[in-house]
Amino acid sequence: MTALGFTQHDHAKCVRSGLAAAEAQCRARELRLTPVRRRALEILLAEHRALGAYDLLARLSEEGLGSQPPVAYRALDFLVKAGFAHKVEALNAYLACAHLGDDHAPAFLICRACRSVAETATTPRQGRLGAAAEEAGFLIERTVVEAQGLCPACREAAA
Amino acid sequence: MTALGFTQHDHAKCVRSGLAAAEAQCRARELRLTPVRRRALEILLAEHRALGAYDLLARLSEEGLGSQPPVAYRALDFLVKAGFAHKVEALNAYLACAHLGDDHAPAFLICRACRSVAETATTPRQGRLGAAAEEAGFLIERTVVEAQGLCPACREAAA
DNA sequence: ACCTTGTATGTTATAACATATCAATAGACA
DNA sequence: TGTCTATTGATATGTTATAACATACAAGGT
Repeated sequence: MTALGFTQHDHAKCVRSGLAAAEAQCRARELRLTPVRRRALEILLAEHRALGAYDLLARLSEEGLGSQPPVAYRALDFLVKAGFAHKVEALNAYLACAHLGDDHAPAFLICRACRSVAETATTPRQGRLGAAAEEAGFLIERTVVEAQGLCPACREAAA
Repeated sequence: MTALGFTQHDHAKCVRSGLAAAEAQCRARELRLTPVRRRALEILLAEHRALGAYDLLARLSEEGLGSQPPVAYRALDFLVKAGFAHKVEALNAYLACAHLGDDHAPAFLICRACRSVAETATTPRQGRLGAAAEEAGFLIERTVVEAQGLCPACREAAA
């Protein structure tokens, strides 16, 4: 058990179902979940924290799955493009998608103390950002919405 | 005239008033707008685009104001902490604040074609992100809100 | 079997972004 | 003046990301 959205849960299931969903998607969309990509996704799914590309690379290389930066970056590119992982811009790090399957605009709650990250969804075209874009005549293609602060556990610990 | 919020405006005034506001703030808050910091702000104010730290450094060093990375990063740290500039996380680049003076949570509209960036404001504690944080018991300290897409001019050019 | 094509990997090098550390200097002020 | 602190200068290094080129390998046509 570790934190997901900062709550306790059956984490092994989390990994299993994430992988299963990715496999189903790949079959449906004719994408190839090669060994490196599959293992990279597993590694990301194993934590509700964002991993840097070089952290991922270190783990992959322990298992003989490539040792040079492009190996990690290509796997991450694939996962991000396929929607199986997200990049957390404020950390320059990567996170397995928690809502694998649905098309969504992700948003993140990033704890500065324990570094855990929870994923939630936004509706960027509504709200103030959407209004500002509308007014300016700006066409939104992608949004980055990230909040940094303290998760419930660390908040309590700090008090 | 260049784009601000993607609209035409008197840009020289933009730089002048930005600098004047920063000077006033520094007097009021006992901050030191040293030559490097002042010039860095001028350089950022001169564009409605985000500049990388090394772009800034190149311009500073042309003028004999330091040639090593720490010079640029220190100046940027100061400007960001003072609220005179913002970091655009999705670009790892920096932008002069367009609302110098008021305390605000910035949001950015980033054109992927011409690379211009418009600043607007959000109310992060309201809206869906705020609601999600509330529900999770997460304490928001800082937000990153950035939209990537096409500005009005590039949108038209693409059509 | 042979080739072609497309996708994925391997490998080397380097670009781009950021910080640690420590010595030197400038300003504020008793 | 001396002392304290903030700032600057300089060197080195750490971290994140991509360019460029070569190779492997599977699928399909001849």
